[in-house]
Amino acid sequence: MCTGYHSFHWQAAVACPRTMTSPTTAPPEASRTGAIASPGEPAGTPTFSPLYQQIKQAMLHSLQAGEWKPQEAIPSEMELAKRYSVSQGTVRKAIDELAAENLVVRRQGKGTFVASHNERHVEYRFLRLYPDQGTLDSEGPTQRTILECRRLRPQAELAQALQLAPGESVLQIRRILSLGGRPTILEDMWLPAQLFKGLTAEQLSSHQGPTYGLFERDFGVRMTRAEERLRATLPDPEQARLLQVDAGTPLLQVERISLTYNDMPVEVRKALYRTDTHHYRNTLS
Amino acid sequence: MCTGYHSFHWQAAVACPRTMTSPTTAPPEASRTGAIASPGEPAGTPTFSPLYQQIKQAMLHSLQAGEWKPQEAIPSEMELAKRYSVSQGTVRKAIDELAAENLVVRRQGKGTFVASHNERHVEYRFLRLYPDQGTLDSEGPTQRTILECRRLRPQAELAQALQLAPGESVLQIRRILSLGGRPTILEDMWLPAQLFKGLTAEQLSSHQGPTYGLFERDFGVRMTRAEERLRATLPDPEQARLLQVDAGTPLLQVERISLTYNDMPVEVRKALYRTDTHHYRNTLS
DNA sequence: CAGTGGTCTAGACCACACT
DNA sequence: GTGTGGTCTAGACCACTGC
Repeated sequence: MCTGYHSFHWQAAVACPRTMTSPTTAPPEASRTGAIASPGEPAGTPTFSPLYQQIKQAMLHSLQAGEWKPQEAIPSEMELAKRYSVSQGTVRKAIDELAAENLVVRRQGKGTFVASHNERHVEYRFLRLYPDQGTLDSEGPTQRTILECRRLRPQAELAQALQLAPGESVLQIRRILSLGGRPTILEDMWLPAQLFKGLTAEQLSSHQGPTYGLFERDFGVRMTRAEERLRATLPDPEQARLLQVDAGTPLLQVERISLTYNDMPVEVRKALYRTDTHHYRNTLS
Repeated sequence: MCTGYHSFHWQAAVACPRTMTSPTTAPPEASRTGAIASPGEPAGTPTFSPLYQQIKQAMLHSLQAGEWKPQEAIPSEMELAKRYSVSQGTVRKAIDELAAENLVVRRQGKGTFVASHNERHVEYRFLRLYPDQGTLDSEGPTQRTILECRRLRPQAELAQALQLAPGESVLQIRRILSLGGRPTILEDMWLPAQLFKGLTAEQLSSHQGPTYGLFERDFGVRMTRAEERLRATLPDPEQARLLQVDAGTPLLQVERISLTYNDMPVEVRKALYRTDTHHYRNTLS
């Protein structure tokens, strides 16, 4: 029996191609044979993974391909179990991991939904700056001022960070965020122009809510993770002017690379935070 | 039968007291980001939680009480299942959560072990400072210089942060960490004197490995989590002298509160990081 | 009411580590 | 070989949601 348990580890992906998402999409991974134990294995030692990991990969593919869209419900556990010909428990374990990575959200009695930046309670998931007193909400809405939005050729370092093909151009956006009526964040963002065709300063200005929500809704690019590097620094004259601080005011410099599904980099950000009224919060565990 | 499944949710904690370790501590658990919320221990309204959560709490208690010590193996899943009169799967789910919180570590074929700061691969789990070039290891051993170690009465703010009883005193330790031969971190630590009786500058100086490893081994205090607040700042003259930087050099100020089991605060730290050769790294997800 | 995710159990077999 | 955690299945019942 194809769906039997016995060969799940060694043969399942081969002997039991499953239905997977659709004929249009290639099998997600590990569609190779060969034993991890076999000593003579040449290059390309295939990755044998547990069934639930394979299911997870298949689901990641559906998310990435846009088959399931942000804020929508994905098929129920039962349906997925049927689709992939595994037990509900195996699907559950795959979903557990996706939920742990904040890619989907479970809601008891309702279903499992694709996570989105356009949701109240995660609106500031990627912003770690908090006011020293009160809460972000109590400061009133964040005010955004777009200073610049243009297309240009990236420097080599930037092109590498974004893993661009030679010749690809980027969009650079410079803006100021005002919290509590005071200019607090000055940031430059660089985006692959191909992915964000047609993005305008106007669009950025008029948009309400998190910028990543706009990217997700209008360009189908969903940020799933980001890496930040922090430093203390001093502003140059222009930065000081824009943030309305003295040239001697130390600022927090935050460099960020944002990633989408499969850890593909899709944004580089370099920001200056004023930390005289706010602080950057982090949890270690 | 006490172990029956049927009433697990509504009655288990009451009708099925199990052995549990003791009812002394109301399970604060990983409470939702929500507010202070009612502690649910008004004698008439016990907190009903899933069985595996109760098992988890019982295990937390064993960890906290020192029944299972760092780096030691805890009883096998089967043994725990017998002890608590539940199925192995339920124990597994409890352990899964403890492992996700880095409180225990599973090792296939060997057992499940109490996490420890005295292990190579997690040696710098709470230090997010990385050299701009190379790795921490390539910089050679971290050099520690203890500048101060004394007992004093805490200021009100500090006493509150550490949740000290009136009159309790604290130990203050000031030290410099040198990375790559250059003084890079200047930090003050405050510890409840009662918990760290007998801690000496000598002991801190001679200790090899992470400080939290010393606390864990010699004082039975294991840090499980920490909250940090970051700012850019300028050093005062003494700080500048100690770090061998100009008075105008911006530094990263890192305030930390470290917590042990049950989120009890046991350390306050205030540090200055040089970020001209290093940076603070963080992952958002 | 039916459907969803949440919890619990029981039993099977696999991969790994020690002895 | 024995014991450990790791994976998978099957089936049960509970709790929440919305019709």
